[in-house]
Amino acid sequence: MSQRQPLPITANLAQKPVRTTLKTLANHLELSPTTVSFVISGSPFAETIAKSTRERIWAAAEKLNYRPNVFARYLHTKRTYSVAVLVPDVGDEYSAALIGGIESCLTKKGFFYFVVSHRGAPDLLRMSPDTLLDRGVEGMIFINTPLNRALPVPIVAICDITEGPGITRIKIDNGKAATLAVDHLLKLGHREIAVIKGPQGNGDTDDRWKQLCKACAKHGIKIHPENTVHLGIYPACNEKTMAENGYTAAQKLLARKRAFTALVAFNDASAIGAIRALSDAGLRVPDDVSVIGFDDIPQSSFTVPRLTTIRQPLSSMGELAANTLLEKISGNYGGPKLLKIQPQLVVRETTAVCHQPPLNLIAGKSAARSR
Amino acid sequence: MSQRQPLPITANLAQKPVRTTLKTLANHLELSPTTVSFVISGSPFAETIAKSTRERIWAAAEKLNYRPNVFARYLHTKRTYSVAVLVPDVGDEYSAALIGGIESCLTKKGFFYFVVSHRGAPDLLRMSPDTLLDRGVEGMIFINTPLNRALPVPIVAICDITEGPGITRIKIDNGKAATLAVDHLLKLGHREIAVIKGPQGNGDTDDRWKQLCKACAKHGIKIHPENTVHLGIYPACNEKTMAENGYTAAQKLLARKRAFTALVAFNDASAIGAIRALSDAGLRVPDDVSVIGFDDIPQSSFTVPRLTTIRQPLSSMGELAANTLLEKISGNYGGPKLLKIQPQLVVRETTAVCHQPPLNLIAGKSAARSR
DNA sequence: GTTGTCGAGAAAAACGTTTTAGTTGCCCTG
DNA sequence: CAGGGCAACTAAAACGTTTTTCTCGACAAC
Repeated sequence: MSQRQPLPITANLAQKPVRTTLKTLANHLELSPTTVSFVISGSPFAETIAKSTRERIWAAAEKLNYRPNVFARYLHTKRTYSVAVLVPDVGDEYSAALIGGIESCLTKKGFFYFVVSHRGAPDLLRMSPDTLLDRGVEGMIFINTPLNRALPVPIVAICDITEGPGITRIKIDNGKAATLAVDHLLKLGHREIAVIKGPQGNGDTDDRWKQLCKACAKHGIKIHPENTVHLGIYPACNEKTMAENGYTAAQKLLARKRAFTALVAFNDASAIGAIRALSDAGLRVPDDVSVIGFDDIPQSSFTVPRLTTIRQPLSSMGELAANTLLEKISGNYGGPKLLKIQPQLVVRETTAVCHQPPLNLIAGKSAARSR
Repeated sequence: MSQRQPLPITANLAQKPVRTTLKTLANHLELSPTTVSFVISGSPFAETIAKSTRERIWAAAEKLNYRPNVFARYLHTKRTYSVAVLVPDVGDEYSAALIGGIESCLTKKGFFYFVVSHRGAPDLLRMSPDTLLDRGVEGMIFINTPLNRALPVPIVAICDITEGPGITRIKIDNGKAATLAVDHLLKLGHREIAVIKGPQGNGDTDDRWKQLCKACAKHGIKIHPENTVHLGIYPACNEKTMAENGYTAAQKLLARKRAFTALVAFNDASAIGAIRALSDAGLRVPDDVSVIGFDDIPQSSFTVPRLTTIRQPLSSMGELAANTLLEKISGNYGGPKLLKIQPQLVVRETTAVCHQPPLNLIAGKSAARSR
């Protein structure tokens, strides 16, 4: 990396204004740096300084616009009041919503955060924790990001591909979520359910799929292998948007010509893509196929038709993650290793009563679909 | 802020592993810290150290896993290789897309970044630049964020509510964008055009509106005041999603009962909300009303019907912003003060030929709409 | 009148680097 | 054989704080 060049000749940027240092301030006050440091840093020794002197110091600090140098301070305190957030991609709405929640908590507590989007890149994944540690982060939040070693700072993970000692995990209760989705669909009369699984490598993919099967099995329903697709493999699938992946996934499903009357998508974005694919194939949602998503992203209540979905309270989950991390950092965390978040069924317009002929007639419908 | 407590009794976190320092490394090598520093930091003086010694040093650094303390180093170099990104809200897709582009550039160059979402809060807006400066950021990117003073670091602004000396601005060519939108609509035969203006306080709102009027005027068309609404006022409008704001904006428009056959929305998210409101009012898009958005967010190509929009290359704009900032930081920026980005018309399915009766008959239609 | 204590503050070391200004030994030159 | 020049390294100051240890005077106690 090149050394800093003299700055451009833009008048006001030509030379940096000198920051007031502790020494300057002390000289100006005719006090020792020690004394000034005591009061400015809020050290317990500040008590031993006369009240009048303390006031003089604060006044002068204000006047000279003194701002302590965070880096010099770090050398002693080892504190940075910053954390890191590791995420597959800042850009997608799932991560963005979580980060929003995280930030709102951190800001309240005076913490800053670095974001690293690894986009599945193995070297970033390997090196990021260390470079972040170099920058003094006091903890990390792993969103859907793998890890398999110990780190010298507290960690909170959203999803369970993050492994290492002492991790606190926050995840949606996929069992409950699956039950909610499946029961809703069954109650509407659906029996042939197709599933768009998440991308391979995503923390929720396997668990959610397993729970979906379990919820179906409870009612004697099986999801036919031909009626399942996945959204791709990390990191390749990251090059396309979720909606795009959902679109092609639904197309694959249709190409198989095996009938289904309901579709459970891995998340709302892929559900939106899938609905588009169904429409393009001449199928109506929900008349021909019911579709249910996961997440409840902001758009979901405004699509045409409005998306039925299993809501994850992403913003609250982010806040909880940040709060938990901060408690762990201060050593006050007494909660469990796993925090399960309860999802919620939001019925809107993409699911409806199944009007399809009973199972044995479905072959005909399936053929009709192939036009 | 409380002092760091002894960490919880989680076996592996109980005591932090000691990091190798320069002194330890030097002792181990039986060399002076100076020598080791020269070669590790890539100082020009490293040349004066025997090649064999240099290799010994690197080997030992590797073996002892030496990682220079960034904070100690800062005291001399004044460099942090970090910047700040200020944004109304990390969560919305516009900002998220820009940040994605910014990050991808920064990561390539080894820079880290802090994000601050101000959500329009005046005190955050006022104090953030200083706290960020305290943390040593070498530059800042203001996305749709106001400023009105000089800062001692280079600034790149996306949108023009950011003011101060020496700022480099990146913005979409709203003139071109407006022409693209208006010409497309006029060519389809639309004459009564409604507009959902951006939120008051957004950097593009006024410019885009003015350009829209201008583009219409060129063809002798006037946008009737009754056919305009805005998306709210910062920061209040931030409490709802853009889609939601778009929904209520469109409802207001309909309530006025003044006919329009085409609607230009401030962005895609509000367009999606508006389309929902039109549907709810029994109007078909595009048969009854054509709708055109701005941005081209990922969902736009998958909505039903697919959204016609004016694309802003958000990710590239983010990359450009980061690149420009980095050049300014290194003092190599020779480009202009304003970089205008060319938008692009993406015709999809929400715009169609105007089938409405000519102007003088429109009153009837308007009445029909009011059911 | 020595000792102790207390209030108010300061000197100096420490944190982990970079940087400036040397030092040391060796060879070469005249 | 004094001196200059060079290669290879080092001592010490500096960066801007915090923290530990110390000083100094006043006053009280015995």
